[in-house]
Order: sequence, then C-alpha cells, then structure tokens
Amino acid sequence: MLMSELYSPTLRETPAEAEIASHQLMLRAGLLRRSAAGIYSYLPLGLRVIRKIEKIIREEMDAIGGQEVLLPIIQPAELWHETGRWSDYGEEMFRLTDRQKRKFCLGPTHEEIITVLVRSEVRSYRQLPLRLYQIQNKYRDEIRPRFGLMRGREFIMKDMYSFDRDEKDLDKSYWAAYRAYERIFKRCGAPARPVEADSGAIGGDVTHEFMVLADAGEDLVLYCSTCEYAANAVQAEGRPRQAAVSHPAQMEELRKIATPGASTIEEITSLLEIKAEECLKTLIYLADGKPVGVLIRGDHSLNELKLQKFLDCEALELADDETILKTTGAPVGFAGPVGLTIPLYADYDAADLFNAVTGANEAGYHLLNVNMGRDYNVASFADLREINPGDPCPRCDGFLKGARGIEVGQVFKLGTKYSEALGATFLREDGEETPLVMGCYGIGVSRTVAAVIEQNHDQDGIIWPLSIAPYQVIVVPVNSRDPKQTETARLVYQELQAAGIEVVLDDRQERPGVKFKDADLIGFPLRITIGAKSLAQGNLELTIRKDKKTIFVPKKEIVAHIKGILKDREICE
RNA sequence: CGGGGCGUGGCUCAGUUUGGUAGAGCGUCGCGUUCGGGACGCGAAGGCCGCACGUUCAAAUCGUGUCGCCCCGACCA
Repeated sequence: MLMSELYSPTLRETPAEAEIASHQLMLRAGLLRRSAAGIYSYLPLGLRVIRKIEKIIREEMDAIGGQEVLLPIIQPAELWHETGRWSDYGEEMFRLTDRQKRKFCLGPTHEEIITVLVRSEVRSYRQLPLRLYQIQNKYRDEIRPRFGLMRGREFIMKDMYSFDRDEKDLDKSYWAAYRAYERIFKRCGAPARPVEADSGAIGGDVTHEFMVLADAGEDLVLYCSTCEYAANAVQAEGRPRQAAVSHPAQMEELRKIATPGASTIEEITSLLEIKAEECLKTLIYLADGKPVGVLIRGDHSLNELKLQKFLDCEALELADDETILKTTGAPVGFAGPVGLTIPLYADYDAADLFNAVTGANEAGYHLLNVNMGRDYNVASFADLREINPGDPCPRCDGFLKGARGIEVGQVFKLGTKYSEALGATFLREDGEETPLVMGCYGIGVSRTVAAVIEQNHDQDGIIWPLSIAPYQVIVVPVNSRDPKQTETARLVYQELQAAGIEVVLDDRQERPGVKFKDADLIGFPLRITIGAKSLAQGNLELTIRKDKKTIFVPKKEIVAHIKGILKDREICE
C-alpha cells in the first residue's frame, strides 16, 4: 500500500470529543470517525485491525470445534416474547416497526435466535455437542455510550453458543472456551485476566469475565495478592464469618444518648469521637414491597446485588421516608436494630460488632453499647457488603488489591434457561426428551481494539502488537527528492511485498518529520528508514516502534532480517 | 433520567460579559525556497456562527424553544 493512496487522514491535534488514549489515538491515526454517539465508521486501517482480531478469534473458535454462522441483526419480537426479554430488556433495546406494523428489534444479543435455529434442527443426542459462533454487529441503546469503542451502541461482537446433553458436557464446553479466550487475548497482545463475575440479566450461575487491566477500564477488579482469587468488585465475596469470634471486651450497659441533628455516619463519628467501624448502619429496604432491615458496619457499603440475590426478590429499593418513619418510628438517619419488628439481615462483618453505636429509632437519639443476642436478633447472616481493595481474601489469608479493568470477554453457563423457554429439546439415549444445556461465550471485538491500544501506546501514538497491526512494516525514504533513496525504498517495498509481508511505502512528498510522526502515530511495529548516510554504506535503518531502537541492516539482508523478526515476534511485543 | 459543560471554515480555539454584519493557529490549493522528527515566504479558497422563533434600526452576542455532542452519576452479557 502506498501512503499517498491510503485513506487514513491523520490529525495533528486531538479532537475535543475524545477523552481517553485509545479513543484519541484511533481518531488521530485515522482508524475511526464518529457517526453518532456510540456509533462509528471504521476506516481502512481500523478495519484491518478488526479483521486481524477476528481471524485470531476464528482460528481459536474453530480449534475447539466451533462452526461459524451468520445470524440476523433484525429480529422478530415474538422470539423475545417467548423468553420474556422483550419487556425485560427495556430501554436498552433498539426497537423498530415494519410497514405492516410488525415489531422487531436490532439484536442486542443472539440467544433467542440461535436457540430457535437449533430447536428446529437438533433432535438427538447424536447431534451433540454443537458449538456455533457468529461475529457481527450488536445493538444496545446504552444509557451512556462513552470512550469511543469502549462502550458503543453499535459494536462488533463474537458470540459462541454451546449446546450439550448435560451439565458434564457443558462443563467441557465452558472450559474449552475459557482456555481459548486466554489464548485469544494473549495472541492479540492484550493478555486478559479471568475474574469471577455476575451473570446479570442473561442468567446462569457460573461465569467469568476476561479483563484487560488498564486505568481507563470501567470496572474495578479485585485480586488476591497471595492466591489466584480474582473477581469483579461488584461480585467479590467477603470473607465468611469466623465460627468463633472472641471478644476481649465486656458487654457494656445499653445507653441512649442525644445526638440532635446527627443522622449520618460522618456526623455521628465526629460528634461522639468514634470510628465508623464501631457503628452499625441499619438500612431499610423494600423487597417486593415488604420492608426489611439490613445491618452493615458503619464503614462498609451495602451491595444491593448481593442483597437482592440473597432475598431472591424481583424488586428491591431503598425504602422511602414514610416507610422508614412507619417501621422505625423515626425519620431517616436514626434507625437501629433494637426493637424493630421487620426481618433483619446482617452482613458477616456487622454481626461481629461489639458495643456498637446505632440509631435509637427515635429522632435525635442514638444507642451506645448495642450487642446482638442481648439487644436484638437477626433472621440470618450473609455476605451483603461491597468489597474494596484492602479487604481480606475470601479464599485465603491474603488481602485483595484493586485494579481497573476493561471487560473484553465473558463466558457463561446458561444451563437450560433459554432452551426451556423456547422448547429446544433433544432425545436422550434413554429416549427421554430433555432441554439442551447451553453455554454462551462473548468477546467484544471492537472493544478489544480499544483495550489493546490502552495497553500499548506512548506519547507518540499507538504501538501495535505484530499480531494485529494493520501493516507490519512502513518504508520511509528520508528525502523524497533523492532518487537514490526513493528508488531504494521502492525496491525494498516490492521485495517485502513479494515476501508476503504487509508493508506500506511512504511515497508522499513530505518532509521527514511529518513521515516519522505519522509512522509513530499509526504505530507500524517496524520502520525501515532510508537515508543518505547509511545508504552510502549500503545499509538501511530498522527501527522497532516499541522501544525506538534502531539497527543498521545491509540492504541485501533486509527481507531476511524482517522475516526473522516476524517469526520471533518477542522483539516487538 | 439527574448534575455539569460545549456547539463559530476540515481540526484546535478566540470573539458572547458590554449587540454594530467574523478572527487566529493548524490543515487545504497555487508559486518559490527547504528536506533526518509535524519547515519558511508570498498568494488564495473555505463559515447563512447547530436549528427555529422572538426582542431590536441592527443578533455569533440578548430571550424562549429545540436538536446534537462531551463529562460525572444512576445503568450495563
């Protein structure tokens, strides 16, 4: 490819719309242009990167027995009614109506359509296991698209769906996909860390997210510094309650004190000169309309997701002021467990509080030396709080560290949720009709591009890993008016092309600085510079983008040398 | 949806407070000089100032409405 013909308009200045490195660089390097919020056009260089990632994904999916299919983007509403997700998906679904007033959506995901596809064809256990995948655009009307390709409304996704006869085989499919994902992200130059996660609206019990660690990531990942435990912060577990907690202190006498106007933990701690962890927060929630109390240590926060799962309720919301007044007898800020008649649930860490400070269920008053067992009782204990960096690891004696992560993939065991809802069954060997056991495995292809750039860039631009670079080599004659240089450049370019190497020749009538800047910005892993001085000695300069190290290579050996580097890609990555 | 900010040549932005008919740098085109890290000189093109309505002799500037974009939050396979 000739640089003079490549449609890759580079920008000297950073567009105001971009905030993070990957977004800025993709716009500046001419990979991407915005069409609407969260919707983008891919220019030739951007598309080449996408294609390379897709190729790696295809190879790894095929290697574990995946077969590629292409599914509709426009999907009929009936399918979604069958699983109940036409309403469950809510505002996030792009919906449209055809001229006959039939309802459709732009597929946000493809569980429904693939299950129906398989339902009508798979009849027997002999046809299993089946692993189908697709790579195509998905559509979600995100509340807040952001950061370029990081969270778009139209984005490219690979989804694989596995269909197995039982849990045991699903397990095989799951771990095959899990291991394939580890290989894929490693090959793309963005090793991703698998972490335990929440399965969200999609359902299922076992699930891992693949996180590329980067400061621009939207998720907080917690990982143990001692053992292998790693989890998304929203899902991370607290350390289970120790069986025998020994309290050195004596139970002090319960006392009520006036705390006028002090209704928050901050106000109480400064008023009484105590620490937040000596307080017991009492939160009143409405679970499916019924009030419940939740006890959390003063310096902790409740994780609503955990509470909802624990209570197994549909709707969960913080109680309104009126309900709080009615159930506790006091306005917001003075609730406490003593004397409450609604069911109380305590987080593990709240259970161990001794001589705690709580609200007195009376405006302007708090209680000192509150103790469970003596002053109140709870219905049960659970892991209910948000986990933060510094908290103990739930699996070992270590402690958790935090890092930002970009979720580039997720694997789920779906079980029979969709096959049951859609009637996708098969006949077992024993002749019994059974729902297919499903798994699904997604990779955000376009998001992966952003993640790779977040991890691989510097002041000057993108540093593409060789495996997904749009082109591997750029040839730059320093002085475009020197026929010796331009002629040599053309020859080298042709030789590299003939050797099957992806190469761009910068044949533009530009000053050297401009060409170097563009080469760095776009991020070609290798640059061959052809200048007067080294050429006089029969040498070419070979610069590695990553560390900007330059070596001199005899003109005749350049192709062989590059081939060697491409084989041993460590040098560039 | 709540909060904040922004819409002025392709890009980055000034001008808006105090209305008087639009500017700079970069980029683009032409000519010349220059050629190892985003050169220089001269010349040129390019904007109904997001859109609509209103106030006014006069609106980029004031008012109302509307659309779009960005950031924080809620949200999220």
